[in-house]
Amino acid sequence: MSPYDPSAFPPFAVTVDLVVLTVRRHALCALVVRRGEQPFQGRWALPGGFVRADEDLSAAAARELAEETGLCAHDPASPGVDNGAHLEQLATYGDPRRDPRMRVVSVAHLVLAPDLPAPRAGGDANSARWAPVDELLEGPGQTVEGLAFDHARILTDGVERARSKIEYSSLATAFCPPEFTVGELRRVYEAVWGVALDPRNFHRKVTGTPGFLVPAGGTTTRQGGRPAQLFRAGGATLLNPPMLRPEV
Amino acid sequence: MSPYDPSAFPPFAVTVDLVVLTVRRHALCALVVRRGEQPFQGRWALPGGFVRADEDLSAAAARELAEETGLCAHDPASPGVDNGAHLEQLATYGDPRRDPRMRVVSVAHLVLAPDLPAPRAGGDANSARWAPVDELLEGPGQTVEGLAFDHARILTDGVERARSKIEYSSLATAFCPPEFTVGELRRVYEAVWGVALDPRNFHRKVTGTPGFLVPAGGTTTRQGGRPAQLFRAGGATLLNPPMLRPEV
DNA sequence: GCTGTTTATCGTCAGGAAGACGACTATGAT
DNA sequence: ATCATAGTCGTCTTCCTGACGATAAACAGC
Repeated sequence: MSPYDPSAFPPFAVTVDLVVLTVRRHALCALVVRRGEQPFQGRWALPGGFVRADEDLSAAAARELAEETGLCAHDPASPGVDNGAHLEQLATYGDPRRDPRMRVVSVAHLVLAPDLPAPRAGGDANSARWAPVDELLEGPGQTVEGLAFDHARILTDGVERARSKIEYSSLATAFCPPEFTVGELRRVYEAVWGVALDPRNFHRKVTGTPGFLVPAGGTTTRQGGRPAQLFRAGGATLLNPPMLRPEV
Repeated sequence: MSPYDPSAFPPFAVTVDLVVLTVRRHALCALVVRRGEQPFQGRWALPGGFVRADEDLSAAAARELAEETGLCAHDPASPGVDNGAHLEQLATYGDPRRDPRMRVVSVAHLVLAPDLPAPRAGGDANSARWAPVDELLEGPGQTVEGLAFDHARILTDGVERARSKIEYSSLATAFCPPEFTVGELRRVYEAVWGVALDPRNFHRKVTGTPGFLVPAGGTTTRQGGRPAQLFRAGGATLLNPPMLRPEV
């Protein structure tokens, strides 16, 4: 590879930003970290960082994710083990004024993770947290300060991607532990979409879709009530026909 | 904006590459240009170029598009007039070895355009053409040389995006002239999906979806046969329920 | 003009999927 | 024992789709 030649093209900084989503206490939450330096010092932001000189974009995203959460991500587009969360590229944000310091192009990635213990960010528990996305995205001019940079926009896009993707894929299982019940999966859909679903129709739909769920053998009563059958995610990745998101 | 500081982060070149699709003579075609320099000299490639120092990504894509085709693109994510093709960001490709010369991150964009007169590329009619995507994506090791760089992968992703997007949005109309018939729209679906659709069921579906089509008032017989009613694209952008792509 | 061909458009019918909702089951809590 | 909670199985109606018959309106050729 030739050395950098500033006369040939303008230099850019390239970063990855992460929209890490999970479902906690019936709410869709995103991982945010507190900024320690200018600009936007003290404000919450999406985790992220610079892409290294000979690092692929998805590798940079997986590395940042591991640094922030300890999660081992699995990008379906890249080979690798799958013992963690789902990771996919979301979109790229490159407005010339999105970072006041310099020209930064950020490749945002979306991560869907099961509910986790408290995040760690350099051991400082005060500088990273799971926040409900409704809270982070409250209209501008609210009591809560918005996210740094254009991260509200990135988060909005990530949430919308997650909302639409669980319609036609089995990705909602990425929010669940390895073994889960139909009710737990339904509560994931309800939290991500912000709606209530009929338990009976939902049960019929997910158990009737070939390859979506495979019985794991046991039952659990961790949700109270009658014991529920445990399932694992099946091999199917595309749901056809899709799960229909209720109107309004 | 501060000057470039090589100690703070690795420098990247950022480009935009364009997957420009249209439907010609019943086939889905992509715009390709012949490379005039190394690497991949003489091979076909997707049009594209460097992003300028203070230019937004979608602006760079629209500029490259205008330079290559004269089309005035409309990115729904950006304000602007809509007197041309549909443009949206596709994905970003940043493998460290995708360009042997240097570290290049390319933000690919997808353009859907109506059938156009021959492309122009700096006036050299020999260096740009519409090629059927089936031909460009023939399996590796065929008689035809593949596209330069990772452009076959980018084109594959763009085609798949287009194929899935016309299922649940009204974007297929972007392949049509301002006024078109139901049959012309059906032939777009057939070309993009590579299937045959039942004309009667298709007609029922598109005319029965509110906001998809609005009558333009006249009729045409340019396809032969009985005169067909002319329509314009309606205001609806999302089709619900979607147009179903036949299996296999 | 008549006939065949092409394309457009309307109608009918059967099957599948989803929404609404009743009923029953198996736990733990009081 | 009773209640509350959650899970699971069925039924019914409605909507949508795929398959396909039938008619309509243009053109080409005889």
